[in-house]
Amino acid sequence: MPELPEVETTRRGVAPALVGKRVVAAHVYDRRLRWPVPAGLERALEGRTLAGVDRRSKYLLFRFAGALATDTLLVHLGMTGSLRVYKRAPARKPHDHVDIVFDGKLTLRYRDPRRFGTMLWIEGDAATHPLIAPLGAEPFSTAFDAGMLHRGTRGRRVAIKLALMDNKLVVGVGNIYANEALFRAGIRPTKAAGRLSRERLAALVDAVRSTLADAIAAGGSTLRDYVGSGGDPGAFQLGYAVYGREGAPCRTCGTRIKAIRQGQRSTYYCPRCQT
DNA sequence: CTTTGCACCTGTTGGC
DNA sequence: TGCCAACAGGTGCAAA
Repeated sequence: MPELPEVETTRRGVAPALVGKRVVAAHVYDRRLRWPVPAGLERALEGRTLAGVDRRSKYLLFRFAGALATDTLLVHLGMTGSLRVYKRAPARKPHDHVDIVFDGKLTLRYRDPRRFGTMLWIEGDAATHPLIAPLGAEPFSTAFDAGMLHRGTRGRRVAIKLALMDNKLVVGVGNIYANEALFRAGIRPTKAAGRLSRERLAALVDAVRSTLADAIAAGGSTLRDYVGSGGDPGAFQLGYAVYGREGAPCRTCGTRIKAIRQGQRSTYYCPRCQT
């Protein structure tokens, strides 16, 4: 999936076109996502007006205000999901699984080749939903700071990269940006999280924020399957410092970038700059 | 409790 | 050129 910058870019692309619009119809062509798309989703959506689009971690929360309560369409893009808005939807292509048609035939289309994504309907308070409630700090919130990381990692021997990708601690840091942020902070991904000083964790907090912010500013990474919600391919101009650069010279010191595996995911780092 | 590894699924890539 | 194994943005869950 898109990582957090792509999700945020999608939110910003999709929301302005749809907020305030009423759902005319919803079509689910394939319910087999990570969890089945609920059978009653079409009927639940019909006639409802979109009040706003929020993001929590990599979940998009489409808010539908009602007379009694606000209900939420919860969407996660998984690894390969994408959302696009069409003024007039073209013919459906393979892997286009859901269409939500608003006033004026404006269509929100969900596509996801690998179907690792999620589309659920939550009645009432979404914050208490089992997928949302356990989530850790938002990287741009004040809750995410060195003290919190320090407390959350004491006595833990997990590698800092895996801790960074642990959603119960901090959300929204996927494989690419975990690699990039650790490079910016000069921290070796294999370092035991519980042994890092508060100062180094503070540097990591800054690095995570700046890495994500740069990517959001650039409109999200260029991903094979990602298409910006407006239809333009995401153009992440800021090249990766380490991700995918095994054997290539470090942009800072020229040392060859190393690749290892941690938790079945690829890790890249500079053996000289990252200690 | 923490940590590890698997599972879900399809498409692309790289090596032989 | 063709085939096939390995790998790819995520993350819940079971097992150790």
